[in-house]
Amino acid sequence: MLELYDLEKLVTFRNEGTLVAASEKLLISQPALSRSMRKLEDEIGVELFTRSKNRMELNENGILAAELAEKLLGEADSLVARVRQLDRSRHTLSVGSCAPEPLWELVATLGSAYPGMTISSEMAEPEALISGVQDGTYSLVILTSPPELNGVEVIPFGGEKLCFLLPMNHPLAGERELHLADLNGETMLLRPNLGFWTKTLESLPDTHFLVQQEDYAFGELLRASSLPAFTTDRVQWRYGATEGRIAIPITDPGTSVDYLVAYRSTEKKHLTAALKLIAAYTH
Amino acid sequence: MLELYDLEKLVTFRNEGTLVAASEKLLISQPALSRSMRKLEDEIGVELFTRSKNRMELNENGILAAELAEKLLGEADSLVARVRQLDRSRHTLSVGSCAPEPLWELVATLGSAYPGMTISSEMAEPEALISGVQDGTYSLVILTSPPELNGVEVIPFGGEKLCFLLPMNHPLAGERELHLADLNGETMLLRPNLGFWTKTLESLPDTHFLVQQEDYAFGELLRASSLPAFTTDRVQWRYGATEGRIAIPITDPGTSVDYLVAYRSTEKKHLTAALKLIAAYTH
DNA sequence: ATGCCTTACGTTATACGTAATTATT
DNA sequence: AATAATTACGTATAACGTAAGGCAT
Repeated sequence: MLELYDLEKLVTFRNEGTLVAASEKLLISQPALSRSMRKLEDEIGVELFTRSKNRMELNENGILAAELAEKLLGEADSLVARVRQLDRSRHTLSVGSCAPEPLWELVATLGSAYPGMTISSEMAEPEALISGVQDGTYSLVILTSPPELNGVEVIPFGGEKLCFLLPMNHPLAGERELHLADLNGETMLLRPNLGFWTKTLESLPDTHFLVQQEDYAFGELLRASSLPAFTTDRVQWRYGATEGRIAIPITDPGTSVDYLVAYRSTEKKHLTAALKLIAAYTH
Repeated sequence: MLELYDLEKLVTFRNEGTLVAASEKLLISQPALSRSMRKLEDEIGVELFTRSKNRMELNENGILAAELAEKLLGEADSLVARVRQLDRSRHTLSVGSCAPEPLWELVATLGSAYPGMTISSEMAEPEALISGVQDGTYSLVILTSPPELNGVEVIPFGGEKLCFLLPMNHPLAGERELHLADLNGETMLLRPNLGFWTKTLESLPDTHFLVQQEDYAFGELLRASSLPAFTTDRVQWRYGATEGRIAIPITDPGTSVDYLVAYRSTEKKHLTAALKLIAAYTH
């Protein structure tokens, strides 16, 4: 039977020009290569070389055969690559979110629901999330409003309320509720990757934001400085109260959201374990 | 390395459903097949099957792999087929002609000039011959007038003159020359595949033609009957005079032609041996 | 009880390497 | 002399078959 290895030898011979050179590339002896080439001719049933006593060259048949062989070898490689890629995608759950905290929770949930699966997660704009869940880029996306797409279902994933995170000695630290405008003009610490919250904060025109590029730096500054910052009820609930600081809810419209997890109906079956945990979370 | 044989085993397993059935098709033992499939998984680096204790099935990876494998095997077959086809065409000289006699001569000439070559010959209409020599369908074509094509050259290949082939006792058997009209109204024997001569004979409206589908039948009737027939000076010259008959030249316009052999200039080199013999023929 | 897959082990076949040979540059 | 391919022969690896075992329907 025709074998890919023999075809590779043929292509190598074409590229190197002599059996000696090709055999060195292939890490075999040149008698072995000589025999393989005869075997290949026998297999195809056609002469592929013109042989003189100390010279071997491809004839027209051989030139065509080597060319087609190279293509076939490429296709064999692509076969392997495609199957590997499918396998990886089968072991990967891709999730997207419009906000960081529910994404962390979802990733943690999925990690326990599907041990052995790779969870690929990212933050993105709502439009990208909606088209992504539809075209299969994401298996699950977290949104703040239902996408209303055919074949896409949603389940609730709790809410989140924006809070100021003030040092105890801040003048407003004693309030029970605040408005965004109450801290207008101050310099505030910002965690990176706030998702859609970024847009909410754009309504504070006179406020300076010290945006930290790393979570670690943000945490350090939170401890070391007395700059006001943001948090959410959900973060406080999940990770506990921040030492030396108090979280005060903000009452402006748009600072409270309800999250939804959306997924394609066709994938519902594969996602049952995750959906069960998400449903349990909201109860 | 990935091997086509292993891919074929995979496809066979998919088609048969069990290792036992597939191994029987492949004429190997099922332990051997079992090992090959493990080897294949190892090669691709991905699980291809779901295995229970006494059942083995393709998983999604395996389904994709089998599908791509089938395609690859088809392409491997086509590689072999294409190389074989090229080899055949390299050993085949294709010739076309507008008339039978010069074609017989050309085939005989080529057969001796290129021993080991397959001579593929056929009669065709002049238009088909001209386009055929241009597009490579034919290496050589026999025409009665130059095609005037770029990249196509011609050399003369002698002439041919139409004759009546009359039995000795025919009333006109003593004439030195005749016109087509002289035998109008009679029933005549016709050899099959006369090429362009057929058109010449269409100018005899009142004549019945007994067209023989086999050369043998024509020859028998020529001996056994006294029906007039056609021949040419070239046939008479080449195969000798017909026993019991006399060939009388026809003088009408269009009953004498000069032949040309046309070929692509790019193939001149490959055809030198043949062209030399053709040139020698006309001298 | 039958069908199907796996493991274990001994065997064979095929591809390989080394060494010697021939021919060409 | 150096380079390149082939032939001859012994070797080794890898695929194979047989036999036995386990698990399911």
